[in-house]
Amino acid sequence: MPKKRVLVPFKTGSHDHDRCIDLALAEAELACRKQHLRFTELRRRVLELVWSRHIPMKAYDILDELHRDGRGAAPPTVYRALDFLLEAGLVHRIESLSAYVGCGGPGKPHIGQFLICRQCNAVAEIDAPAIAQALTQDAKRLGFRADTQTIEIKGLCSECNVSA
Amino acid sequence: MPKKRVLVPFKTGSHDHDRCIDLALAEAELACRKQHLRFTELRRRVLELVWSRHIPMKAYDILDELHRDGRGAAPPTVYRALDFLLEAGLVHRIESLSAYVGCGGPGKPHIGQFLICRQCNAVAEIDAPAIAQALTQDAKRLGFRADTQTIEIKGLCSECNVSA
DNA sequence: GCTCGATACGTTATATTATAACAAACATGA
DNA sequence: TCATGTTTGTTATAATATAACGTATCGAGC
Repeated sequence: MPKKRVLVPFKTGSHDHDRCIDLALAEAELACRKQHLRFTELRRRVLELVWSRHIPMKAYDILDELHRDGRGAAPPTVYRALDFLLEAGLVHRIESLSAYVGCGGPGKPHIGQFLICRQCNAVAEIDAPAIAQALTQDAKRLGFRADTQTIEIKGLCSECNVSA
Repeated sequence: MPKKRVLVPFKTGSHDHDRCIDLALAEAELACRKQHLRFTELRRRVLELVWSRHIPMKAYDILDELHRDGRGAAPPTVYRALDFLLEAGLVHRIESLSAYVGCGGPGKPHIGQFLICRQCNAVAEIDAPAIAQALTQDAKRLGFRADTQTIEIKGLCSECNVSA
């Protein structure tokens, strides 16, 4: 039986989200220290905003929040911070939404596999290495050397399924 | 052993691409007739442009080509045609590139699974139903009802692998 | 502590991708 | 042929992203 993990579950209901964010920030801090990356105030704040809900966050939404913070900021500020966080493996980009979510397993290398609810926009991140390997293997048979995978699944999460 | 098919192979080398296009257009014509959809001159031309190379085509590139045709056209013209072709299952959108490729198996329902070469930009479409099912199944275990999947793999195609 | 080089951030401008809204042209069946 | 819905044209603008260049800040080595 293949290993399978849920890196970030759906969390649309109430949960201690402050703790959720604190955890992510602490992990990020640690990960950056290990890799000698500079986890600046701005980057920290952007990551915090990305984690602010379990819903993909758009670059310009982040920009608005920074303005609300009273910080002058233009698009490059946000995109640079996001690029850093992506590079550092602290966030993932959801291609089909042009939006960003916190990574549930920073440190452990993995490809992002996402379940995205059409209705409430919540996103869960799963880790099914067997599937990633199968894809890489299929590609290899065609002489293709895979290096990154984008896997995004849209549908209805359990909560929305019930109420639909 | 799972079924596995290559719907559109890499075709960066020389092949009879005119025939390739003609085939796609003929299939499209047929598919539209069957579904009582109007395969207008514009839609036909846009599909032809999407198929013009085995490389994802951007909306604004298509727009430029239409202008080169001498046809006055604005963005909505292109996006509407692309929307129609997407709906009709004649093209796929590559989310990670904001670009469009011809669908290799119109008619037969399938999800698009793509191999995208970083170097030459060529795209191959494969069909690995076992993988699609495995993902749907994994999602189901979390109470998630999947309806569409986006699977895009970036790497190096065999030709670029050699020359790299 | 000071200097230098590299990294991060600010700022302005602009490129790229996509849609809203409404009018004109066209197709198709009653 | 008329009524109706669909397609296309047109103008304007929204949403997403990057280029280019200057200033500030950090941190290693002296």
